[in-house]
Amino acid sequence: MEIKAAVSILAALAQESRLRVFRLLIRHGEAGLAAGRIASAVGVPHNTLSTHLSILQNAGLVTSRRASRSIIYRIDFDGMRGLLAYLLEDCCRADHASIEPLLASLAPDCCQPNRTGDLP
Amino acid sequence: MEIKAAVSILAALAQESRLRVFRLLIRHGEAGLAAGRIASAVGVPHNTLSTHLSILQNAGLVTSRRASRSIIYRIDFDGMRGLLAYLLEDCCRADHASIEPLLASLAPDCCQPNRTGDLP
DNA sequence: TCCATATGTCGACGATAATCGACATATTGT
DNA sequence: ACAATATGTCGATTATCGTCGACATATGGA
Repeated sequence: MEIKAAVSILAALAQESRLRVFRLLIRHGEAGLAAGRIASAVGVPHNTLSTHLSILQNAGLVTSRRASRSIIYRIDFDGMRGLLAYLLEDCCRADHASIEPLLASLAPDCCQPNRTGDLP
Repeated sequence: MEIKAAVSILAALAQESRLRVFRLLIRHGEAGLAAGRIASAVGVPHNTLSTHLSILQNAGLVTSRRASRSIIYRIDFDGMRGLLAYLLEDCCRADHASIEPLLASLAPDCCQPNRTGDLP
């Protein structure tokens, strides 16, 4: 990963509403959540949230798909894995293999959607 | 960790010069590096770097100590661990124990200072 | 004490980001 | 076709951030 991509991901997460969205979507895993549901969950107007979602999407942290009138957003676990690998890259170079199990455990099926309508 | 603290850490890393400083200091481990050496390594004026270092320090990512005329900065691994734990918290709650080995491997002695005068 | 070195602080400027009203687009049902 | 729902885009305003010159503080040596 290039440093500019890492900065883009970190900047996307460095805002309270967007970090709430990110964590909310992690809890919902593969199922994802409609934009409107996200907006009411984090308490921001729909157009403001739309801007936030496009920033998260451009950073590679979420993906979207249309489902009827709604647009469903869900976490892009590859983006998450990429960021963690980048942050840990220099730290554990002595035994770089030690971070592999963690990154592998970040596979989509490691995350269990549990609650659906909770405020963060 | 509170969300505002996490945002503070992410914002500290969401800037190219500061991310370079962070990665540079990770490579230097416990030994750390003087502010002037960091400034020339990342190529920013000393007063600009001073601002960046204070932002990293306020976020809890680095610590400083004076050594004669120089001030030595080094990574605060606790801050790093805290951020990773926060980012992973919701993701792997199904088997939260799986991230413990990673966080433990982030102990200071896991990092080997190797090069000392390299540009990132 | 005086000077050189090393770093921090202040203030101002330009750049970037966050917010939200108003309008636009897309989908579904009647 | 029309209205309702769901989301995106545009533009303007305000706030925050990054940068750097100028000055201030701290340390060590002559």
